[in-house]
Amino acid sequence: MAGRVTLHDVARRANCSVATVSRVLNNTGPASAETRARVERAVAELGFRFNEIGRSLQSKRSRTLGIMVPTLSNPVFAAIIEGIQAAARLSGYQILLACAYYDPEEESRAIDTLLAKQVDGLLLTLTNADKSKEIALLHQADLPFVLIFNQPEEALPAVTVDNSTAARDVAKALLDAGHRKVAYVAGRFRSSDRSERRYQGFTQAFAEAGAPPPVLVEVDYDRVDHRAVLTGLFARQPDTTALFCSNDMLALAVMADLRRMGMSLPEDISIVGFDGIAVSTLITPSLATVVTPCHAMGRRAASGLIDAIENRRQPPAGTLLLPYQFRPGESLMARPGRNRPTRSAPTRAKASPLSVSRKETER
Amino acid sequence: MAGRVTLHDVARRANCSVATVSRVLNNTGPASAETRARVERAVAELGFRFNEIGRSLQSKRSRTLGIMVPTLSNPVFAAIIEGIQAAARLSGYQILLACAYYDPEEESRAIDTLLAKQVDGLLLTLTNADKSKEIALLHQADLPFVLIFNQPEEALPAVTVDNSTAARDVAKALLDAGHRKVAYVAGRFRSSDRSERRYQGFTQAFAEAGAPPPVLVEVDYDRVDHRAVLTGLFARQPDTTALFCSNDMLALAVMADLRRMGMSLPEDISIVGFDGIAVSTLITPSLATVVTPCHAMGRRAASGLIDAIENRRQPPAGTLLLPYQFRPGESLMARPGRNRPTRSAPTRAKASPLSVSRKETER
DNA sequence: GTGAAAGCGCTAACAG
DNA sequence: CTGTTAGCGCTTTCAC
Repeated sequence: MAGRVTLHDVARRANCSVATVSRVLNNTGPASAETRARVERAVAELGFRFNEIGRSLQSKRSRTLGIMVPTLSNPVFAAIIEGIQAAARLSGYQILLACAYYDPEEESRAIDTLLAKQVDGLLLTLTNADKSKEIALLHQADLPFVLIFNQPEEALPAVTVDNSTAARDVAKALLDAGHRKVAYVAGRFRSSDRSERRYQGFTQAFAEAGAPPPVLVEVDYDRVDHRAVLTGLFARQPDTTALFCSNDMLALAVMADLRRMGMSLPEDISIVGFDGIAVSTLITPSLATVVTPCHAMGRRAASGLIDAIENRRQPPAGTLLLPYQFRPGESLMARPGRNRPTRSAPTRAKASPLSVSRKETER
Repeated sequence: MAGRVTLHDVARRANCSVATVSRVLNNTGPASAETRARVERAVAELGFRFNEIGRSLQSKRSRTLGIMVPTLSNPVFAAIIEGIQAAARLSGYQILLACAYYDPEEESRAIDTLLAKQVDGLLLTLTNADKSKEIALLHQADLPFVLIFNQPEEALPAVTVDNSTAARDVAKALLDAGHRKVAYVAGRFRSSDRSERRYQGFTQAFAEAGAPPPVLVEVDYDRVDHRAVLTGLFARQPDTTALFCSNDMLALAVMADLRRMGMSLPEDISIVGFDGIAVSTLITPSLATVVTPCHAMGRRAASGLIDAIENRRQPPAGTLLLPYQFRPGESLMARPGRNRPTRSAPTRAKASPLSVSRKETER
């Protein structure tokens, strides 16, 4: 730890007490013009900088937010964090970052460390919010927190999109394009609350349309090559015409796998993703996907958290659903014999029932 | 700040002094078996957790590393951070994160905040390390730091790849494939030390081959659409057959732009990137690029920094060059009339002169 | 308008 | 083996 010049040094140099220096620097009490000037000069000459550790110890506030996400490899979380940063910076908060790699034990450890570091609040994406015992810990410690992406059953502070209706929209787009034999491809975190919701919404929509139930395909998220699993799928359902992948990164990986298996995209098979990461629009074929307002989610979650912190209360226990948007793309192709266009005008951003109407200034 | 139970509470409950509790919990002195047991029980019953702020204040060490990168939008930095995390976790360090968005003023502000937070060391990617006055500040504060990606002129602790020879390799691959009219496309951070080096190596190799000098094209990094600039390039050099983009993300954006301009890739124009981000292998055409060991760079930089911190000294002032690898890809196509194959076997990882020989366990 | 002093949670002498 | 005490850098009464 550097910056060895302390309030004390400044005080001595300015010929006054530390209390005075503190008052001047914080504008928290009276001080004569002369004293003020002397202090300012001493500060400049000494290159004084507050030691925030000392301040935190005494104020019992660290002005630091803890973030815990599964990984940084998925750009979705990078975007979330940038959103959080934007809000944090506005209010003068710093960010302490931890990744848990979809491992509940790591999650536990990370949260523990964050607590020990005395963060003022926590922004989390848990593997499964409903099964997490960390939530109880946080409540008990009375530490404000907001979940991001998670869509828990219980009433917990969370910011996400309605995964169920979003998946229904995907189902609808697929059905409209003439796809009936499809599969839902999910990472090993299918045990995740949000993936579960997507799967349910997806299958329900198919059921309501009288279409055969989508096949569930689980892939190991660590693995880079999913060809074996995909081969298994085609053995089980040879006439599969479309895949709904639980996130864009997975969709990209699957597309690469399919091509290595000799398929042409989207002619041989259609793909839909989820998240709307930046690259999904740059590639060919462009990826049809559900665009989530990642940056805004991070920003909203953080500003809500900060608000709670500053007012010494918990963020409202309830899920804030932000508007998402299904974005058609070249990766989703209409099946022959169908005349409904697949790539019609983009569907408008649809606000789900629970979502607020406040305007979002997306980045 | 939560976790209101302190050492004092534990002491009272265990019927001993805070000193004893501290000794027991830190294994830093003698204690009878009974006392030990009483303390352990009290800790468990009270749910005690150290307040790291208090510890830091007294120990003058925060066990926290400050990270400052330009942005999280480029997966390269996300990978770097994951590498840092890996090393940090091993040694029990936490990460305080700041993004500066290629803005020197932001860089300054961020470093200042990180210093105030009493980080034990800093991991930085600066816009331009040679022109940064923050370096002086860090030296003056005697705060250990390591640059990542930057390749400064001065002898500063840094971990990167040899941008110059890497760019020469790209030039060589391009020339071998029959390209002579090319351009170097750089983000607005062409003022960055590393981009400068790449440009130099690239142009030198062309000069040595007696080929016309590559055109320099600068694009605004904020902008998503670079078609105007590209149109300008083609006006200036109509027979341009290949573009070397200063990073993969930019390459992807440029590829999308070219396609929107009606070009086919790689038939009409070849593209080479720099970084080797994960998606570059998933897309079609796959991206020819210089694969940098991002994860290892973060890991090495962090472990070097931690080593310096724990031994109360500065990291060795010198650039550690890690091996990179030019990876051919479908985006780089041989020009007609050339018989040398473009997509031969991958070139082996080439260790540059200054690089160490220690084995890297890439992730 | 200014200073002395207590104390935030913890560790580290120093006594006993 | 255990307790007392003095800070770490800062803010904040409470006097003067």
